Amino acid sequence: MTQTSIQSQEHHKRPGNLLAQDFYAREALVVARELLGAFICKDDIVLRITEVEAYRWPGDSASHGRFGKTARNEALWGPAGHAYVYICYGIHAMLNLVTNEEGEAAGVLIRSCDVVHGLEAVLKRRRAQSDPMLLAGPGKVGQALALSKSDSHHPLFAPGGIEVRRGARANKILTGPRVGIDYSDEKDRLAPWRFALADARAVTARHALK
DNA sequence: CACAGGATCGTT
DNA sequence: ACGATCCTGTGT
Repeated sequence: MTQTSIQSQEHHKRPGNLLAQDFYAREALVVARELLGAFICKDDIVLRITEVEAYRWPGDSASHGRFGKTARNEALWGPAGHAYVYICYGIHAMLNLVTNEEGEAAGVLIRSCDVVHGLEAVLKRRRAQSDPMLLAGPGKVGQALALSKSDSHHPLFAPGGIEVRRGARANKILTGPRVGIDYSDEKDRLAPWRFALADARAVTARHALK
């Protein structure tokens, strides 16, 4: 076997273990906090989750579930532990991890990540220089992973494709209101449902967190 | 079938 | 502060 073929078969060890489906089958607020520090893996790319938001229907006028089940948001109503990817402003692919029980439209939006592995591929897709804020923002995370809405329904607890793996427990967590939901009721606009790792660089609108 | 607007981002 | 860019959900 040649040197190049050996290298091409070499896979880096992926961190942690796959998070099981029942990890996701709990309240979005609980799952959101515990997802901080976890790893998202796809192909050769490994990202560490640094910022998330919880959305939950019923009871949350900011949630995509607010209009009921539609073709677009169907995955959000399905069983926990699957992906819900939607296109925002016609451009950005936003990754959510479905939580709660089937029949509730709840999930966690992945807002920011650090790149743990596969920086070259991420830089190419982002067309950017290396930067601690490289993946600060949900559209950037979607771009790094080359997501599209056809990734909706993908099981994140099963090996292959996009996987989510357990990370270190969060040291300190910052909390604050969610971003970009001016259309929602005041109670939901102000609800502290955004979470970030206090010691992470890649976090959006940090001033609004504490 | 028209229309308003969006869980954003990069530039000005 | 604004335009990109397109699809969704709503109203007629």
